[in-house]
Amino acid sequence: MKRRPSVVEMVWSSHTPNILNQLHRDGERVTVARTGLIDVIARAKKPLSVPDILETLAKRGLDVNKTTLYRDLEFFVKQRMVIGIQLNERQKRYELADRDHHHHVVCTSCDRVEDVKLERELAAEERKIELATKFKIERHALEFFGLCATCQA
Amino acid sequence: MKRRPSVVEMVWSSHTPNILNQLHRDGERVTVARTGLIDVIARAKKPLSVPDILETLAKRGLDVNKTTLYRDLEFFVKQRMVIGIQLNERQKRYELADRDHHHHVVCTSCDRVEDVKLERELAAEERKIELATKFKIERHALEFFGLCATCQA
DNA sequence: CTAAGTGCAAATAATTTGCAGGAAG
DNA sequence: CTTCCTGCAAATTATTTGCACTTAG
Repeated sequence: MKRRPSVVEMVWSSHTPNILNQLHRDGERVTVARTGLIDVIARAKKPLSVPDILETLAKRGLDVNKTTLYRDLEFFVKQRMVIGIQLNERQKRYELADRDHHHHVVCTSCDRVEDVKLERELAAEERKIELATKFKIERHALEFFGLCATCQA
Repeated sequence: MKRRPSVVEMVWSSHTPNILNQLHRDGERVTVARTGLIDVIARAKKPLSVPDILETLAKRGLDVNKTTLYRDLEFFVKQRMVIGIQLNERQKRYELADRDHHHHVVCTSCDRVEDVKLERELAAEERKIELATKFKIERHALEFFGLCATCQA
């Protein structure tokens, strides 16, 4: 990484400081790469791929190496601050864990992604499935696939 | 491909002949690779990866090239006879489309996969999401992640 | 200081592509 | 026969690893 904006020059998304404080409290290191990564994900309106994140960081003058990015993503997933999801693509996407629980609609033609919420959540079903399968369920992923308004034309 | 069992020597899963007939009716070619592929997927109790399928075919004396397998899988997905799913792994898995609609529980430790059914399905929610997002929804995928009975120990 | 984080180059793994020969209808 | 399918080898793409250098605390 070359010269880049110092921490005080930056303007954070509302989630960013919380997470950084949390990290500090846990005795984990707060590095520039981690800070930038969290902020990029926190500002995103949809789950981002690794190239997405690298590109956004680069636009801000932060040249983070992709290896570092993969390692920091893994780190944050382990801290349960970031969630990795798979949307029928080759690559994973990442989003903040620290948000309202939600699901995704994915356009099978143009790959557009939007968040959605269920009126009725799946907690009750989850309980029943635990009984039926003896699994201890930690989370679920629900995606709806179809054509977005634009691609229906 | 070397010498292999002829079509009449084989014993099919119950789904297999239907699909082959359908193919024939649609004017699509019924080849040995496609036949074997459909039968392997039809007999499987869980979604299979490409290596899974190749290995099973090989055990039956059918040496299908992986390129051919990828192409035939793509073909069947396009025909809507096979569904490709992503379960937080690097690779895709495939299962027959022609089955009762169901979801999956996935063990985050050993990768075991089991089918599950919801007591109340998501059709109504799907309708609401179509209204809210203007997407035309074709399908959904729901996976529950956690620890299987064995891995909880 | 010193353990933990980072960059770079090279390794893996899953999937895709180009082309020449082979089989289904 | 002729169009579509298949195999092989080589290319791509996403992700991981080894190792020497740097930095946060």
